[in-house]
Amino acid sequence: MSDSEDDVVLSKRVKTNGSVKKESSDDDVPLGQLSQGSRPHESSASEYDSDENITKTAAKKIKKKPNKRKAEGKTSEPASKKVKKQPSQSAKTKTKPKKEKKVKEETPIKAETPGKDDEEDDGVGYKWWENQLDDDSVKWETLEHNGVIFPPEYEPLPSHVKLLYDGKPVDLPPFAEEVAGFFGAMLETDHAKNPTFQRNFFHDFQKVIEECGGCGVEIKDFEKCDFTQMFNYFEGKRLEKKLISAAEKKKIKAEKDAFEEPYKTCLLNGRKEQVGNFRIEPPGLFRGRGAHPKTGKLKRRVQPEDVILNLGKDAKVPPPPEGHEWGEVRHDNTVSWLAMWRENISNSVKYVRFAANSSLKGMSDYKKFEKARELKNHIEKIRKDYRTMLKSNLMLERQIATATYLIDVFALRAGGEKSDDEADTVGCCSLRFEHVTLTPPQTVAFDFLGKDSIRFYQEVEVDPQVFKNLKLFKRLPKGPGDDLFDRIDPSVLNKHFQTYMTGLTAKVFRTYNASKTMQDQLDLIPNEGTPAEKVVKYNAANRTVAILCNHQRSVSKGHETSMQKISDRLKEMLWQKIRLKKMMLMLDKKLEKKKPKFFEELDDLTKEDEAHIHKQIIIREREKYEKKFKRENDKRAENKEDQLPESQLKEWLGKVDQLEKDYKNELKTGKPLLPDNITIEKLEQQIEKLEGRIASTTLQMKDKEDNSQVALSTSKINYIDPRLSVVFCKKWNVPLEKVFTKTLREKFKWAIESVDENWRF
DNA sequence: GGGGCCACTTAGAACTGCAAAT
DNA sequence: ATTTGCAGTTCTAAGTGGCCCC
Repeated sequence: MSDSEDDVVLSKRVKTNGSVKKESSDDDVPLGQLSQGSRPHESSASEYDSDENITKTAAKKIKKKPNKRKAEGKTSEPASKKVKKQPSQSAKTKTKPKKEKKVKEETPIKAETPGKDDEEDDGVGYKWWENQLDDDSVKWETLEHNGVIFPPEYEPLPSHVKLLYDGKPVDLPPFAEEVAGFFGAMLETDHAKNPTFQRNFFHDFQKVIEECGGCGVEIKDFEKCDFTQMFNYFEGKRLEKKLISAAEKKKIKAEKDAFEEPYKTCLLNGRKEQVGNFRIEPPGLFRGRGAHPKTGKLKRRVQPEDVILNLGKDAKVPPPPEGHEWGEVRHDNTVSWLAMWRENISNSVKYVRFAANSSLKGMSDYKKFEKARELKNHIEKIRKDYRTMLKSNLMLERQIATATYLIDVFALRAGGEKSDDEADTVGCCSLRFEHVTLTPPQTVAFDFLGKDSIRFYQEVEVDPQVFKNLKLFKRLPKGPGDDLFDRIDPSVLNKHFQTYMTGLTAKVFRTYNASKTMQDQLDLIPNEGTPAEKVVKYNAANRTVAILCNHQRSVSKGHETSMQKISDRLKEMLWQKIRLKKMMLMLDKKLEKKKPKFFEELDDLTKEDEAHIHKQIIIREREKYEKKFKRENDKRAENKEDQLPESQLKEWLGKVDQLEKDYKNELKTGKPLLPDNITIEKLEQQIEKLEGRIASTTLQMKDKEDNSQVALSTSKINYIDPRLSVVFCKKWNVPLEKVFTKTLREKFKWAIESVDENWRF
């Protein structure tokens, strides 16, 4: 029955006729986009007639997407022109204070001579999590800091290092040379091979040359540019740097640290706090992720004049670099940034902010998890409701319900709209026709690029009603390029969520489900085995969460080889084991009859495998002795002692030759040489040991493979309530440092110190 | 009610330094 | 002692979501 009923609204729209069973227009109204006429309470959207509206939506997309694709070629004019909107500070200062009224006068600061010997004071005694933290519209009372570190001035390359154009060296003005150098340094990276990157770089490079008044030659063909001299020069520099003696390195580091010291911390309400990114980002080529239309563009040097500082009214303003002025000095205590500037790529804002271990970050982290925990009191109702709403007669509600389902079950992100000069990535609300493939009865294949252009690919079974709805959302006239969810966007969704719980938004679901999953997984871990074994299981739980959130990483370049290595090692162990078993049979033939199972694997390796293993061992042995010989002689040379005679090496290698012969023989006869004094018992012992090693190596290999594409850190840092890990460690007696690095322990200090072992998410 | 701006969290890549392997 | 692999850290891009303005 439901099928036709379900589809009512749309069928009405699409077919403009018949099949409509029910007049839904009334309820329909609110978001208004669809039904005809009669729209009591909503005026604005109401003029759309349903058909028209559909067409409109489609048209909108069609217009938009192709644009995106076209835009790639023709580019960026608008971007570079983007007018800098100077947010008049007066306006700003006006707007903010309005919410200030709530200022809590309690503010836990003691303000006791904080400036003095606060050296050690950095918050050690201050446990903000034991205080109330309801209102956070005001972030601080006093704020002092020392500004930011600018990257060093450009140092021109030595005169013999040049860009070659058409084979001939070019004298570039320093600025242009710097830009060429950015590319030169990246010559061997994937970026430099990306045509968009090249095009954008070259365009900006030409522009810079022009800005500098030219360089004698006209640089008009990227293909004729040869950056290898520059690349080699930087490579050389890198090597040089590596070769500096340890002592020298240490000294350099110490100097750097001393210089940076003042910038690393600031005073927040008189307490010392770490600053996160106190360095202004250096100029370079923009490394956009995925197919970013602007990748490769020049990210320009930030001047002090571009930088706005934010600090307390009474704080001393750090002096700007010699000969410069700050762009502005602000005293806005409703925000938590210390400095900001605007970057030239997308005209967006970059902030200098507190470090992750700061109280402000900690508090909002804590609130985030508390908010997610709150969701557990509502989730049942929410789920029940959206299951019902999946069948709503209102297209709007169906879309809301379906999107909520996807967000809840598959942990999709909200999916806000993106502009044409960003990579084409999507989340839930921005899913398009082509991202979802439906296979009856209820299989859905998702295939799209999400945040950071990470692919989301999953073939899953969904609720039958969800399947129907998706089918409905894909119905004609929609086609590739059209939004699946044409009635909703994250703000609609979030408004709906707020009706259940204040502060509930799409992203809370991700946090909730991640932490909930972690808890469920941890609950399954028995309290047995060594801490190391428990950590392995903890990591497996962590991995479940990472997979849920689709946190990926690119497989490291050494991965394949290193897997191969492990697998070779395993094979060799297997060979060893078989060999030992053969020896057992040589000692006692009857054993095979007694324990057939035990000897079943005797033929598991082919002759080729065995020969290969022999060869590897021989090679390894030879190398071992040669190295040993060399090392010994080097040592003797240093001590001015006599060298070992060549004959010594010969003797060693002779042993290997003998081994090689033995192996050859063994391969032929299938019988290894029996070591002296060997017994069945000894052999059994060795086999047992070997089996242990094989088991652990196999596990290790599996773990490694499973982990090669999954990033555990992102969920650990952002989604899994740290108190879960703390409780786990406490209860199961696992040292916390096995699961949290030092930085993480600092970041999660609030969790570590506030929780007892009965705590539940 | 939608666009733009702002402030903040979340994200994988790149880099670094250290420990295990050789 | 040197190399290598990797965990941990740093960097900065790319999201989310609130708020204001029209």
